[in-house]
Amino acid sequence: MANPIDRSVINVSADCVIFGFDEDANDLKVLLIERGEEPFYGQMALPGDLVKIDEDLDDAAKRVLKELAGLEDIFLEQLYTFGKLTRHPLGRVVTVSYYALIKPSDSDLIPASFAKRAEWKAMSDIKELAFDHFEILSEALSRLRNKIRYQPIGFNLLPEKFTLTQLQNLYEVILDEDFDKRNFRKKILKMDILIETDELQRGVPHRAPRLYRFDLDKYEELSTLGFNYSI
Amino acid sequence: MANPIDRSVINVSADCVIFGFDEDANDLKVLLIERGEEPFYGQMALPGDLVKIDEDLDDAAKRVLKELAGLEDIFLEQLYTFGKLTRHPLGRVVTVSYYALIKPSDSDLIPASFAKRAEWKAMSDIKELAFDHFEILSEALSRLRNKIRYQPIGFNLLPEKFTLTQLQNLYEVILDEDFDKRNFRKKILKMDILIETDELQRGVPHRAPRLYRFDLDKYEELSTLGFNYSI
DNA sequence: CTTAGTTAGTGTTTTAATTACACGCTGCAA
DNA sequence: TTGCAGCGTGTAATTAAAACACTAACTAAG
Repeated sequence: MANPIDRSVINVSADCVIFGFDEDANDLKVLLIERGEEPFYGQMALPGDLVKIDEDLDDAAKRVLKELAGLEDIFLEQLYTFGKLTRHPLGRVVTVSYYALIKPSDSDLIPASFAKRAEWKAMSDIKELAFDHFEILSEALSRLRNKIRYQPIGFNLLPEKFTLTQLQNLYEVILDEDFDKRNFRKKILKMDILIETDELQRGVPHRAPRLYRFDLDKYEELSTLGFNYSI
Repeated sequence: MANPIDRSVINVSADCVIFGFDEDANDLKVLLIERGEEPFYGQMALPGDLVKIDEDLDDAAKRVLKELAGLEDIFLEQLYTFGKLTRHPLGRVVTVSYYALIKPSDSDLIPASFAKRAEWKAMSDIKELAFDHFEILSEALSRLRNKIRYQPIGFNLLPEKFTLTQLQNLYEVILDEDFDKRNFRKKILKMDILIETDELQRGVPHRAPRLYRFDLDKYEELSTLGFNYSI
């Protein structure tokens, strides 16, 4: 892929931090690409692309997600815009960064694209990235940690039906903090934004836990009445 | 001023929402300019300018503040990047928005510049602005309201020495919510981040209240120990 | 000099929210 | 049938938040 950066103007790109929660390994993962061109050939980087002149910023980010992982209609939010003069060796590139939260079940489908290959990496294993992408990633994690406490965005990282233990694990991994099981369940159930299904998780070698669903309509209704989500 | 927008590329600008607290009127104000050129000639707008190719984003925002109001070394934070295709009639302009908090005492000095004139407007009086600037302003207010509860940024809107009543008024105006005087004072003083000076406010026709200063060093020290500011 | 007016400054009680804490139950597998 | 692993549940203690009213200090007006 030829690099269409124009040295005479400010180029605008959209980079995406795509978070996924690995329930088996119980850790937070990020979808990275291995760069197939200079600069930083062979290094890991955040997926991203230049924004087209007739393309909305959000659409550019959505396009990156779709091309990389066939993902549509997922949680995607603008994060921050990075514009240091020296952040790209080939010219002036201002990048509008986004972060996305996806359910493992929806991904898996990662056709190659503008990258040599894509790979899920555990947050804790990432030490460096191309460009200033490590800084972007840090900022995204920071935003995620803050936001997950006050908005019910964590459900975007879980399958539609999940157990309360899965939910608690998610919070514990992201916030790097332990919660008391009884207090956690009491708190989340008292909010009245979870629907208790009549299904149990299958295939576990012990007592099967009950599955719940997040009730978005109920949450929005309560929000208008002044309810504030808080873990 | 000629408009240097290039229709063939994405232009990048920096727009600033400059907040100031008017203690006499007890309301929150924003520094706006009246546009001296098309489009939106004569309408009120946020101060802003195109980012130069060899200029950091933050520096562009600082330049706008300096040129408009002679302001330096003030609280300035990136807000959000707006990039709708149709947001500027003369071409594609992506704007990186910032918000600033200034002390009334530091401003006053508003030499004209890229605007016909600049004016402090009460938030409640602003109904529309040029471009999508009203949307940007709304986003800035929303950010300010959220952030002021959890970070001690409100002090940037007050003079160096202030009374507890001034501080409470500031919070009440911004959050549009009343606080109990005793509880408010108890809470803020218990945090131990205010220095009680031995000065009293002068020129008031009643009992003179005591002046306090915000202790930034103490706050940062407590922060590293896990303290979280919260009003 | 007295009085009226205005804001400053201060504690306690009640209520609600958070924390700490332990054991029997269920279902599978050996 | 027994062992194992994770599920699911309640109460008491502590801490934080909310509600609430009067006296003190100073100025200005008469």
